[in-house]
Amino acid sequence: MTTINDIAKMAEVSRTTVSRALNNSGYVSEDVRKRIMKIVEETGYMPSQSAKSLRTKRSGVVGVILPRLSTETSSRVVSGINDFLAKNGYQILLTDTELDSDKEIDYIRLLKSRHVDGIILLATNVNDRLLKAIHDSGIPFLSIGQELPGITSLVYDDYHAASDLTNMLIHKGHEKIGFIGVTKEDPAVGQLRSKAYKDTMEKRGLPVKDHWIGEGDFSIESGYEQMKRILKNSQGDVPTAVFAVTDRMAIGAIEYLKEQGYRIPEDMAVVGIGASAMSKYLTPSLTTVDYFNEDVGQKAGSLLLDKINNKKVEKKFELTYRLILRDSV
Amino acid sequence: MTTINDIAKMAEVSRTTVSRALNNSGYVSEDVRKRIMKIVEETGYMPSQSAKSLRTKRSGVVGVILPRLSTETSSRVVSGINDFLAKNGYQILLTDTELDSDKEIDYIRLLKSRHVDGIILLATNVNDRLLKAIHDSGIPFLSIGQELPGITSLVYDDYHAASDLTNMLIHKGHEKIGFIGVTKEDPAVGQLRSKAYKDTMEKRGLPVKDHWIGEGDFSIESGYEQMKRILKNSQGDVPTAVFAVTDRMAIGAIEYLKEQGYRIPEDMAVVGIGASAMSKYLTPSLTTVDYFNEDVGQKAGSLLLDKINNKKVEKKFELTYRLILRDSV
DNA sequence: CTGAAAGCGCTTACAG
DNA sequence: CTGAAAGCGCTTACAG
Repeated sequence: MTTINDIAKMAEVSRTTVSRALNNSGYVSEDVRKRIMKIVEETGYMPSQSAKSLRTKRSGVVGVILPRLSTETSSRVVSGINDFLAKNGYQILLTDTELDSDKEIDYIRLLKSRHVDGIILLATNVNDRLLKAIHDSGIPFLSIGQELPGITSLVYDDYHAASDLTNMLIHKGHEKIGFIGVTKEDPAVGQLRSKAYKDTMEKRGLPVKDHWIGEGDFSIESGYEQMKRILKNSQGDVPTAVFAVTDRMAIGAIEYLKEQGYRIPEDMAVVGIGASAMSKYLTPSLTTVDYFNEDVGQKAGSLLLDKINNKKVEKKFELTYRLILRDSV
Repeated sequence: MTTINDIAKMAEVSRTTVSRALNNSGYVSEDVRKRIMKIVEETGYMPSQSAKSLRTKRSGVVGVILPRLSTETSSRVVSGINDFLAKNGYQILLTDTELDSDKEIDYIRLLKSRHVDGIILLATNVNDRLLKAIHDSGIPFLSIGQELPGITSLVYDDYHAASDLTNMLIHKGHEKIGFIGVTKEDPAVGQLRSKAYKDTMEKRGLPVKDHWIGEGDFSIESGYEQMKRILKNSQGDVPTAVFAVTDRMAIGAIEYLKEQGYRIPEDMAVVGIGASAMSKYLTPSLTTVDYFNEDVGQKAGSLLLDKINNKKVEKKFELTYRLILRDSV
């Protein structure tokens, strides 16, 4: 492999000068600069990033920790992050916890040993060990999806999105509204969306029955199962609408309803959250909330760079969303 | 940051010994090893990968070059790759060409400067500059999706998958079969699948009319547009089935057909390829081909490690597929 | 079984 | 405007 020494020899200068020419740091005469650049060009020389990073403590790499890569939300967000970062000369080192939240901490340490300049975490939970690991790492850090105390967080407006959705159903005349949520361990999806649903029902003077409520695990199958459970448990008091906190679970619910001969939305209205690519092409098309995940990724990339470059960055960013009204209600 | 020198001092040994203990290389007395490990444990010391990589020319990082991250195929394959690699102590450095094939070459060089131990390319095209760049890099390399001459390639059996699909439609009694393909610049998707369709039709003595054929660009919208074009151009000679070479284009085609009041499959059968997660939940559910992309990713990871470790690896791997018969035919 | 020393490929004060 | 030298944090012959 050709190194800076080879270039220096060929250009008949010191490697100090080559380094300066390459990085536009300090003076280099136009003459010499050209000579160097020509040789760099010809040889296809690329400086060793390991050496550079060992010396400068910067790697040009940003770590991303995901709960699951092959999920639409993740891949959109990562795509947005990468989009912004690649334009600024950064690459992404990818890391997937496969929903094992202990791994988040392992990965923070691992990413640190790889000298990443910053870390973006698609957060699913919050606990003290995680917070401590983040602080101990001393690495510029960004959380997406959960508000982590003391850490710059991009948070979806889960509360208002969910209450808007509930209100919309009520406006449409629904009084018995079922709900398929997820574990409370997920503060954003499990708690906020559920709280918004309950608060809104209460505010409108509508009852919330236990047998209208199910808890899934984000999967399509769990949406199916929970819908089945709700129907079975609420004989004679069946809801006329159901709010699933993710599109995937909504799709599972619809699947079961169709099997049982329910017409949607006539017999049962269904809504989700996430605006998955397919939501538009389902029959009926799914009413949902778009969180603009690509944009969120871009913004995360941009904010992380600001942090890396020591710019002041606020602690909390509330993201926007958009209700997409379609045929499932 | 704590370094190997700190550990050495604390354990009252040389850093040589610490290194040996950490890497299980050479002799270290049980006594000393324990002392070292305890301190490593306490301090949370992680060796600097930059230093290590500078010294050993290995980074424990594998580069992945994608045409587009936020696509189901990509994210599944990457998920499979990462799954295998993470288990073996490797991380993925992600790179997205955004369908600009020139960037493939740039990224190969960039990944090289980052000392990746190997590269996996989700290939979309093949040209001499690319092949040269791969060879010049001297890095263990793997192609997925296209057969690159001289380079280890995992290839889908596009020809047989497409001819199976065509045959299946013919079996069902269809004689006029439309086709929505993509550019010939993509040898696998653009050429093989199209050739299989035409060969099969011919073999069965069925005509292939130009106005039954459209060329999309992988997007749902292009499926919609091409279906519209085919219908318009084949007045009085409308096909009874249409074969879209990807699920997304099939979905677009279905969308247009539904708008026009076509019943599927009664008035028009539709098939795709890809087994996207949603294909099962469309109405009607989509007949398609599953390429087992997660498994492909795992296999790619495994083969790349073999190459990195200088094991003999064959040049070409033909992947399996599975026809999924559903309600759209 | 252990350590001193060299060296991987860079950058950056420092000196001129 | 340019260069010699030190040093980033590791590993690995080599010697004992």
